[in-house]
Amino acid sequence: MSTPVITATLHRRINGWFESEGRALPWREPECGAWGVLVSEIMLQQTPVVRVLPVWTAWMERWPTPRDLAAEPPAEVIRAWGRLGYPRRALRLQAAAAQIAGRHGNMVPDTAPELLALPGVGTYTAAAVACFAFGRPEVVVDTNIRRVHARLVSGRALPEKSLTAAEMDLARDLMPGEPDEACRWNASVMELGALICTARSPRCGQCPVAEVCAWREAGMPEPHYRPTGQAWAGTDRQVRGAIMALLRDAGRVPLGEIPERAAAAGTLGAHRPDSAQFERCVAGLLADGLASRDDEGPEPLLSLPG
DNA sequence: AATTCGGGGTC
DNA sequence: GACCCAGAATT
Repeated sequence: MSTPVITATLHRRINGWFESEGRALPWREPECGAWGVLVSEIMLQQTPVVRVLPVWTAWMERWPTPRDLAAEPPAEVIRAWGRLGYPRRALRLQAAAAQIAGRHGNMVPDTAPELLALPGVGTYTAAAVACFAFGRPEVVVDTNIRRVHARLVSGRALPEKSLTAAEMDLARDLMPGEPDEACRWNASVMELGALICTARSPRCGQCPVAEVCAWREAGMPEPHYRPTGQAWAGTDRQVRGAIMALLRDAGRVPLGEIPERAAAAGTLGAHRPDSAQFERCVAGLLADGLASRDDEGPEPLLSLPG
């Protein structure tokens, strides 16, 4: 597949590039701790670094250990999550914190299988925390690493639509043998994908491995498929987001006023959901624990939980 | 394997 | 206006 001589060159060049060009992100600092790394990885699931930074900083100051977060009412956690998106992640992070406080003595577990058992922690996040927080040479494969491997090694513009076993095998083959170097390699390749080997306009002129890139060697062929973008306008996700924005802002809203107030807030754009969609979305938020319903007053209220 | 689940910056 | 972002859980 790949000879040791070639991979050693990649290790040296990409890790060297990372040392001088990698960003000084707070969760990369040695004193950050595993809790900070875990929080960052959950927040970074489908959310760009620049948007996570301020929220992560405030979060860590407010809840320095898992136990602190676990003791908080969900409403506060949801509010602190702000507009990072996918607010179920906030509840899963709190549930993970409760497990860590209860079963692990308030210490983030240091192996991938234990991490994988936490809510909101999947294959990637478990490997990333084990690697970046504890120095374990796990196979870390995120969207950046997949794209770098597709281009650098496979000569294609984009990776497959879904993560394949072959990609995991390739990532394993490419990793340095020495654990510390392997962990740095994972961070380096990820950073290369984030800063240089980007999805749209790759900066090949600044790439430390452009001369050995299979994609460039092949003449930078176009993607063999057209990425189907996620629909947004009119979807339940947009309507749920609009309702959550109201709840974060006001704490609680009369159920009957949700349509007009969401429209007035502008979070729905030009979309005007029908009553069936509103009801479906409210039911979904209740089921997810992101909202609670209060029928004790003169009119039913929807509020943040806890 | 395919869907669902936010939100905003960027081209 | 389409595309993309340190994915996970569910079906």
